[in-house]
Amino acid sequence: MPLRLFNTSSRMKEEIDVSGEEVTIYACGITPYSPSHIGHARQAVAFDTLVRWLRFQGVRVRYVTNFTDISDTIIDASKGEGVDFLEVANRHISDYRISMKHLNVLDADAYPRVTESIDGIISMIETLIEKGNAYLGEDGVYFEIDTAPEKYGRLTGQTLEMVRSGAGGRVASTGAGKRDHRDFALWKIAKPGEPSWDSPFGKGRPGWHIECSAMVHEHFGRQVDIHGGGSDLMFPHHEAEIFQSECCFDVQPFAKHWMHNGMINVDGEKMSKSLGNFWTISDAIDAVGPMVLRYALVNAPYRQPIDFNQVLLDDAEKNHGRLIESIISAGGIGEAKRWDGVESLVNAENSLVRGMEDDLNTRVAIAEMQSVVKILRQANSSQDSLMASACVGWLSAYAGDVLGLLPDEETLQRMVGRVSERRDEIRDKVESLIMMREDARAERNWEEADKIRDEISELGVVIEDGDSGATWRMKEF
RNA sequence: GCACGGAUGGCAGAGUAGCUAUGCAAGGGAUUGCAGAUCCCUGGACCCGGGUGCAAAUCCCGGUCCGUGCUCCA
Repeated sequence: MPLRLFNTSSRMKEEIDVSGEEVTIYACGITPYSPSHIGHARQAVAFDTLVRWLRFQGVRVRYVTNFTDISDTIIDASKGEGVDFLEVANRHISDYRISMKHLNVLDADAYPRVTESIDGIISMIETLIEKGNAYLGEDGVYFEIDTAPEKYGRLTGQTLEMVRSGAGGRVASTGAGKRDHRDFALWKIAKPGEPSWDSPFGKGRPGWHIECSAMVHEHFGRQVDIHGGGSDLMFPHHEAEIFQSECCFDVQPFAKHWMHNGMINVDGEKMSKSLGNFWTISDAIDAVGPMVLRYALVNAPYRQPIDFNQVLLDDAEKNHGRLIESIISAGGIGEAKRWDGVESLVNAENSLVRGMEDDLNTRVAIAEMQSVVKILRQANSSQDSLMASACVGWLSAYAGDVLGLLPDEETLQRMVGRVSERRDEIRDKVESLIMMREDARAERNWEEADKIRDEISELGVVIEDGDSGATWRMKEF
């Protein structure tokens, strides 16, 4: 069964056509003017989930995401710091890439940058001017909305008239070079001291929207299968792209499928710098670690808004901890086996696949994963190593390959090694302490027993009083 | 104001007509002390008002509330 994905354009779930040679995916990436925030992480994880799922199903995918490495915000930041704008951009791009690695976001096949795509941008603008869709104003080149009014509202359902009236009257009057306030900039003439590139329309820099049209074209040609980004980009950014690409290359639709991920709120409010409730990716990783952050992000389906708060993180931490702990107790991924014929695991698999095929419902996937973790813990405690290794195999595939929630195998094995090494080191000591504690308990000397328990706890060991005496395991891994 | 999306148990969050979602929290039990950990069990929900159906959280109509967007700004 192929993937059915919600298409913003039709507002329906539609099957992704995987019959071609490969599926092409383009996601609008970040503008690197400040440290990346968890909203960026969510966008990246959402598209990573899409890419992972298709590849897991054996579909060839080519995935491209960009960096908008020139913008007013970057120029402002560079002025503030007194450094070159590229230094600002490069620093944040590099931080972003490191964070993505920690979050198990697979590398894209290409990371085009605006500053490296100027030729393609200029040539598109030239074509749009030749075709009469764009005009040169006094401070830049603008796309003229009235040349393609039928393209209005493809994603947001707004009509030309609605936007003409303009945001309930909040929009200021038409800017300097524009004929109509709904027209948007393709090229901005540089002010003195601003970074600029030569062009037939004067020295300047690209407008915000044209870059993505140009980069999609450079990597995928006239059409892309799936295009998207955060839902805040639907208007005006993605609608502007539709105007530019479809008019420039005489193609329709420019993107066969539009995918948009939901936003993140913090404690019920919109996340913003002015409210002081801003979480950078680094903040979140420092607080709970990258895998727990990813867990929190895939715990909700990608289109749902997420309310980011302490409860969410605690929940994610607890559940993700159980996942890792159960795998380590079973000896790590090295012990993995197939699970064919194990009915409970096959059922969990079927349900997960059905969920993922239905618009990447990672919430259902997590629920099934949790049920397998439960089975694994039971298998661990009853020493059923066959069942345990089947569960580990299942988790390696679905929690690992599909959801990206497991550290790489080497790291995991190192954890297993560290735990078992430490366990061997303190085994004799712990077991003699446990015996002493049992003696104390038999004499009902609770004070002594509790003292010994504290001592054991200090070694990083958890005691579990069970019906066949006390067992113990390592607390940390 | 307009557009799009949403409203499910204490919380997060699935489910689109009849069948346990899942996890956390809560309650009960087991583990012959307490705490913890572990295991077993349980209760509890479908924003409001109408309508269609044998049957509605699920479909239709109306309302309320919330989120996002509404231009040169992710």
